[in-house]
Amino acid sequence: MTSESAELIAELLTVLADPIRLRIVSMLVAEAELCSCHFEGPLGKSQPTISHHMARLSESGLVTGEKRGKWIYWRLAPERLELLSGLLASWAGASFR
Amino acid sequence: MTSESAELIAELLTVLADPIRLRIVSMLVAEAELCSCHFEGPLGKSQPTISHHMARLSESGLVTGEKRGKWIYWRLAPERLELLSGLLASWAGASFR
DNA sequence: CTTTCATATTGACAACTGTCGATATGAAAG
DNA sequence: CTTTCATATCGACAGTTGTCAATATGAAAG
Repeated sequence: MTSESAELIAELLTVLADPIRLRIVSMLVAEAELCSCHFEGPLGKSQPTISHHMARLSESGLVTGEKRGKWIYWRLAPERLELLSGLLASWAGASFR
Repeated sequence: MTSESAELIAELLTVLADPIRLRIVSMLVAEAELCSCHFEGPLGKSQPTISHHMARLSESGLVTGEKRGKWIYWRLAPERLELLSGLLASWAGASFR
């Protein structure tokens, strides 16, 4: 694994490696479409904190947001998750060969 | 996803979310057994730094070390990688349903 | 235009992290 | 016992991160 691809994967894993962001992603797996205001209460975090987490998830390509009316509706973007799960699966599988 | 399991997964992802540790794991995927001294040169990091990374990987259960003679031989422990890749795969797959 | 309200930005702070030089540990080898 | 050498620990430092209160932005609604 090259230094460059390690930096890329590490960046992606870093974004995912936060309890609040994990729970946001898992809520989007279950609900498919949610606006920012749906996260504040259940996760017990302030509005700026949720905004910060959504920005990080969005910049890394893990979620996409669409503004409709006053709200931003968030959806999961599965490509990066597939990239990660594929890499980890191949690593886990390699140790059986 | 509960707060507790989010903390657990986040901890595991945090350990993996470092370029040097990712490259260590990928070297162990390819070589199956390596001692600490094999990492310092190729990764360009000092001995204390490698020792620190190996401790973190070992504490999280991603690798196991066995001392033979003067050296510690490191191996991949695939269970945690399987846990992560399974979770991410199910999340990525859920958005197709 | 003014008000309302969802979201973004700023500023600040405590906590954590990766790194290395210096040093300690501990076991094999002489 | 002494030396050698792989690994661990310590101490310190710079950089990053999650968090929130305060404030700004900007668009919809009245």
